[in-house]
Formats: sequence, C-alpha cells, structure tokens
Amino acid sequence: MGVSARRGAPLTIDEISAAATRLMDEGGPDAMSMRKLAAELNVNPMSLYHHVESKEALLALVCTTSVLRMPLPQDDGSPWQEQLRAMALAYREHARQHRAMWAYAHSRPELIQDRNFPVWATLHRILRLAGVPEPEVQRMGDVLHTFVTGFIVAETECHLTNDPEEMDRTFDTAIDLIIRGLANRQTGG
Amino acid sequence: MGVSARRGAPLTIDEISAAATRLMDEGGPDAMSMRKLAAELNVNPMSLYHHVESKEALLALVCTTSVLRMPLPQDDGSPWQEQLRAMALAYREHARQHRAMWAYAHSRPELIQDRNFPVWATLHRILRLAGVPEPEVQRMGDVLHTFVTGFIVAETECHLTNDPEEMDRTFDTAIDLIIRGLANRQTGG
DNA sequence: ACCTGAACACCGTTCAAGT
DNA sequence: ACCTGAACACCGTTCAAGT
Repeated sequence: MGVSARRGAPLTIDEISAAATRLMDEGGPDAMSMRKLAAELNVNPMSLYHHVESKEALLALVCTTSVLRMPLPQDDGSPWQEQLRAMALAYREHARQHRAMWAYAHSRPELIQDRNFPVWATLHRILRLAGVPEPEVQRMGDVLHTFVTGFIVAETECHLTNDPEEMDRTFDTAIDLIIRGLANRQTGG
Repeated sequence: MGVSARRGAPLTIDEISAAATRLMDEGGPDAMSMRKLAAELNVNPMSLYHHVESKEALLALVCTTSVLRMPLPQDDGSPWQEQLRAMALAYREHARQHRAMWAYAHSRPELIQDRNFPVWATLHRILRLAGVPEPEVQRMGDVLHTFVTGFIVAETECHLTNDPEEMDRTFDTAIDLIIRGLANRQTGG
C-alpha cells in the first residue's frame, strides 16, 4: 500500500516512543516486540525501521526519555538529609511507575550512567551540601546511586516483603544507614 | 534415532547444567538457547525437555547451583568490619566470574532471596557480631544485600569506571559507608 | 521520503511417533 | 524411560519493490 495506508498522518517517532513505553510498562522488553508495536500502530513492522535503527535503539530512547522526565527535588533550603531522602523517594516513585523499564535500563548501564543527566547534578549538589569534599563528590555519588538503585530494584522486583508498611520501614532503614554513613564521614576515621 | 544416538552414556542433568552455565557465562541468557545448548551436547533440542521443564527452569537451576557454590567467609574471630568486607569481596569475585548470571538472577529475585541459602546465615551472623539487635537483623540484612548487589551489578555491568585501581577505591568507599552507617547505629539516634 | 511483502535465520515448546 | 522430527507460533531484521 501507499504512504497513507494507515490513515491521514504519517508515523512519528513520538507516537512510536509512546506506544513502546506502554508495551514496555505492560509486559517488559519481551512484550515490546517490533511486530506487536507495529500492530498497535496499524503499520507494517518494517515501517518502524524508518524511524528507529533497531529494537535496542528504540528501547534506549524509551528509557532515556523516561529518565529525563523524572521529577527531581529542587534546593528548597531544607537539610541535606531531607533532600537526600526526597531524591530517593522520587527515584522510588519513578521505578514503581516503570518497573520493567528500570530492570531493563539497569541491564544497559549506558542509559543511566550518562553524566549529563540532571540526576547527577542534583545528587552532587546534595552531597556538597552534606559536606563531601569536591574530589570525592563523584565517587560518593556513584556509590550512593548504586545503593539506591540496588535497593529500589530489589524492592520493585524482588519483593523483599509484600507488606507496604514493612517496605516503608525497610526503606527508612536503608536511607538512615546511608545518612549515618555520610554524616559520620566528616568526623569519623 | 534410538536412546544412544549421541554416544554411550545418556544425557544427565549435571551435564546439561554445566553446558548451560558455560553458554550463560559466554553470552548471557540469549546465547543460552535451548537449541544451541542441544547442539553443544550433540542432542536433539527436545531431548532437553526430559530433564528440565523449560528454559526458565534450567536457568533457575544454573543460578541456584552457582550461588550455592559461592565460597563464604567463616567466622575466624576477626572484627565484624573485616568479615563484612570479606563477604562483600566474595560476592564481588563471584559476580566477576558469572556476570551474565548475576544480571539474570537479579531479574528473577526468587533465585537469590531464598532465605535458606547459606548467604543469609553468614550475613546475619556478621550483623549480630556488629551489635544489630535481633528484631532488626533480617531487615538490616536485606538492606545491606540490596546495597552490595546494586554496587556489584553496577560495577560488573555498568562500568562505573574502567580503571581497576579507581574501581577498588570506589569499592572501599562503598564498604566504608556501610560500615560507618552500621557502627553508628548503636550509639547514634 | 516513506511504506510494504516476502523471506531469512533464528527462538521456545507441543505433539505424535519411534526404541 | 528416553529420545526424536516435524510442526506451530513466535522473534528481529534484510532486501527489493512499490508510491
């Protein structure tokens, strides 16, 4: 068929990305097959390849778009402990809305570890607030990020527990451990 | 062909598991296809299904077998800080030898979170040594496990950095943060 | 420029048939 | 009991052809 077999408007990358996100959220990377996606968009599977290089590239787009949309806490003048907790909560909330995406992005680190993502600027800002000396800010940021990521993936995927209240208590234990570890690094040996 | 088409001995689950582990280590779950595995064993793909229920079940077997084989530090009377570090290092070493398996097991939490695994007894023993009160041992163990797992997955998969020395420094920063957080929980509020 | 159908080289798994 | 071949319902992607 011709250019407009599907309907009036041509296929757009935003439309593809949105539909891919939906499939991803519903059933993970396996459910987001190029063929199902095409069916969803009333399009031949091969049409997609005029807008994305591959399934892998499309999933990368889906992940980075989502990470960039994640709301981050602004500097509201509150203590660094509170800001750190707020940031961890933002992460957690985002993970809960996009479980499968988190697991996938986690297996493709370049999607998250991009230093240009605003996530890093926010985290580094908070660490400076906490008194971490400049030469250690990046390393400490990396460490905290792996901790929080590990915890959230375990929580959203591994079901540490099914009781929501118990989950919150465990989350508090995790954040408190980090905060104590950070607070103590200024005075302690 | 008959029973012994392949050779004298019949197929065994250990043989399948070993070959599956090799394929898994080499190329991850995608490379460990039932068809490639069968080819490797000089067997019809369908023969495998007389020994394992599915690919998923086989990968579960591969993961748990590997986790159970992981060497764990015994109580040698050294300070809990050292024992905790030793355990984290054992984890890290194991992850480096089975990168793909770690990532996969991480996406199928029931494979690791089984409370009967000796990993948990060891971790809980160390936490009691560190003075964590009994009602908090399990929760704290869960938290630490998510932290260490998150860090190791990031390190083995995400390439926080490529410089081995820098990697070790980051590992030390991570462990130190945990140890300070733990040590401080007895005295601090 | 954008879309398409047919085809290729893969998957996991079911099922009926062989010894 | 154990193994097998053919088949089914899927994949991602290439390629030549259409408008």
